[in-house]
Amino acid sequence: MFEHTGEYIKNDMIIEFSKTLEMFDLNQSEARLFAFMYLSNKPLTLDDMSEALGKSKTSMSTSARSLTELKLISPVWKKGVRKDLYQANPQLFKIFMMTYIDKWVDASKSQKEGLEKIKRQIHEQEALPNMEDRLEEVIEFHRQIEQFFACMKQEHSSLK
Amino acid sequence: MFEHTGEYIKNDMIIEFSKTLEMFDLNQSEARLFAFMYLSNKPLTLDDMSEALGKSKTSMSTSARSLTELKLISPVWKKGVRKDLYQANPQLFKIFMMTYIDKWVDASKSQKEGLEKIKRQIHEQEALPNMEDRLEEVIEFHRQIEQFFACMKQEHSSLK
DNA sequence: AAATGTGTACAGTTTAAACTGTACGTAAAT
DNA sequence: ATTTACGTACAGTTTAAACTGTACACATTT
Repeated sequence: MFEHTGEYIKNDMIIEFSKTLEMFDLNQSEARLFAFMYLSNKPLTLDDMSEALGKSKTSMSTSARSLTELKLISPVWKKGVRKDLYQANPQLFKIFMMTYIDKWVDASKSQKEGLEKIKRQIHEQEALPNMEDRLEEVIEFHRQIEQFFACMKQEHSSLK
Repeated sequence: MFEHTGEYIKNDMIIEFSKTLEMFDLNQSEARLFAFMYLSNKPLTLDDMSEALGKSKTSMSTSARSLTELKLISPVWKKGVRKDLYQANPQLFKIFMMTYIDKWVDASKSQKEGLEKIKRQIHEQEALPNMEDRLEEVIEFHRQIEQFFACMKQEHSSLK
């Protein structure tokens, strides 16, 4: 009976925690899986995950792969166990923030470059002359984003 | 012919700029509409938007409403014009960053509270005792997020 | 008061993402 | 060498989001 209640409570925890994880651009499936794995705090098989979350094994396999690529979980080797085991990485804040900030800096930089290329086009072809100013403002916007997050990163890494 | 080329270039600009806007949690429709409006830099009717983006007027109406609620665009009144007019707000960086940071702080706070409530439940019912530690770590994670973004906000508002 | 123009609620459709079950390749166990 | 167990590619299905067209309410113009 306690066991029963416990299951419900754990499920609530997973749902609540995963909301935050979704803000770091995990999809719902990935977020719930990571939440479950982090709270379980031990190596888990695909079958464990599948049973606990009520999703297919294929789905777990897919999400586990994504989470591994994001370095949020890691494969674990255990002698005598045939099934693949995965465990959530610790240092929640460090890993999530780092990954997140990097994503912003990279994306913003790449989009800024795209816009600068367009700016040159406009200039050369003498098209849309009235739009050059506005475009420059948008590029400046990207510069500020980059700078802001780069600054965040520095601060973050000096903290921990 | 220049006009023709110009249209393509403007379209490229919209697509590139809107990628960045999507990172601020606008959906594609909202992002493209805002990009178009910002680059146009003048009051626009729903018909203008509809024609420029090749989407239905209903769709424009919906997106324009969302953008207004987000305070990213504003209704504009112009004597003698029956149609509703909207114009993109300036100060890109300030508005986007502020809104974005606030969203994080609020969401993180709310989710932290949810988790604290669950923690009390576990304690009272003496269920899942082995999970209390892990839950505490997750709550700590939320504290750090809150603190981090609150700090960012302060820094940001002191800048501009 | 009637007629026209405008924005949006709503139902239905299209489109894309998430998920599942089957089938198969690979590796371990017999 | 054969059998069994496991993970995942792939095709098909379910689910949810985005979009459209019609209809209507409200306001402005005749």
